[in-house]
Amino acid sequence: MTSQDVILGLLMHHSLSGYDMKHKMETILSYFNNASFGTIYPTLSKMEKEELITKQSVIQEGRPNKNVYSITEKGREQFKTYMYSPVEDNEFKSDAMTRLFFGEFVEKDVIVGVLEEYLQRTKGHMERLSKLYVECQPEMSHSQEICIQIGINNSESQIRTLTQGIVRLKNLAEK
Amino acid sequence: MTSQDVILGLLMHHSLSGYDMKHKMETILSYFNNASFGTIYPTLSKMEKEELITKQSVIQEGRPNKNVYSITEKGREQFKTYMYSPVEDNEFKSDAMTRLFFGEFVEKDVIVGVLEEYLQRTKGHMERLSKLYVECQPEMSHSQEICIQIGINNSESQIRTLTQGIVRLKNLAEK
DNA sequence: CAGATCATGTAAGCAGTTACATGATTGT
DNA sequence: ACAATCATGTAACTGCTTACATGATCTG
Repeated sequence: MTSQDVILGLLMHHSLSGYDMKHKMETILSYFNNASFGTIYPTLSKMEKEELITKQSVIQEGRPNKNVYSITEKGREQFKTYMYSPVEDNEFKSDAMTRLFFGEFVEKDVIVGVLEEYLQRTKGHMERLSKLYVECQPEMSHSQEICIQIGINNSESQIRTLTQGIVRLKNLAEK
Repeated sequence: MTSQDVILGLLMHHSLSGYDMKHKMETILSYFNNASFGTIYPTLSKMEKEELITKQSVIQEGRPNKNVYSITEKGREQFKTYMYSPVEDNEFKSDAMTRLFFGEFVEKDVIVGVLEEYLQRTKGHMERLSKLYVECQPEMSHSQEICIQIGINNSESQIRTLTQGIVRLKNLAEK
């Protein structure tokens, strides 16, 4: 799964500009995906050359012009190919968990702080997802709804698990 | 957090070869971290040049020789610097979730299959973690124990959440 | 006899980030 | 006056993966 597959999926419904795509990725897709402008724009150019998408320049008043991209028939085929290909493993990388793992080499309070920050971030994350769910539910597909529900449930249990972990850590005898 | 920080952490207790490090990363660290030989060996050479670690060649009988690395005082300082630096955000990338998100464009059964595979992988993952917890508990530090407990709890709730999600998806009226 | 485990290393390539460059408009 | 939003793009860099190269010993 590359950024290209995600861009194709995003274009299956509506035509979008690179800027719009970034916005979508930062909101609804952010919990299992991400891409910067430095990835999006070059990928878009490449995809246009490969005729997976077409560009239309839209002149706007009071705002910069934008390039709106639409998916071609070839692009739709490519997207289907992706959707039927073998599923890749999840990738998870956590600095906070790494520090907890090596926690014995620093003061306990440092690690408690790391986990508390992680907990706060997860809470913020969950709030954003819940808000999004309420706001966007009418225009979401069923599978998108389930996708966000899974995200919310996972965040909730993450919060519980982390809270427990922090309590356990605090209860340890001072090193 | 780079592979270098993880390698330093791994060397805080014992001296290890590159091969040993890979093994550790594949077992206990695998749930929030990973590195291939193609990363480990060049990083080790670089770190030796920077005097963060030292190399001793160990001649073995019936086995290839190995290079065992030990952390230096400078390496320990570097590791402390990492442990007190700002915590980076988690990175999570999920092909399965991406496909669920775009599920409306293929038959429901395809997505059910994707989620069922994801569920099976999570189950396998949890079993490996539980087994590891039982096997390694005596030699684990308290924070390592908490780290694995968090991992097991998260996997458990992932399994519940995914199972629910699959039921929800199956119950949807045929598209 | 095949496949796993032990063991190290290099080279090519890729996907992605960060920082830079530019600039108008709108809201506080 | 300042920050945010809208909008696109490039260049340098980095961290990492995959594949290749080599080869002994152990296990079924």
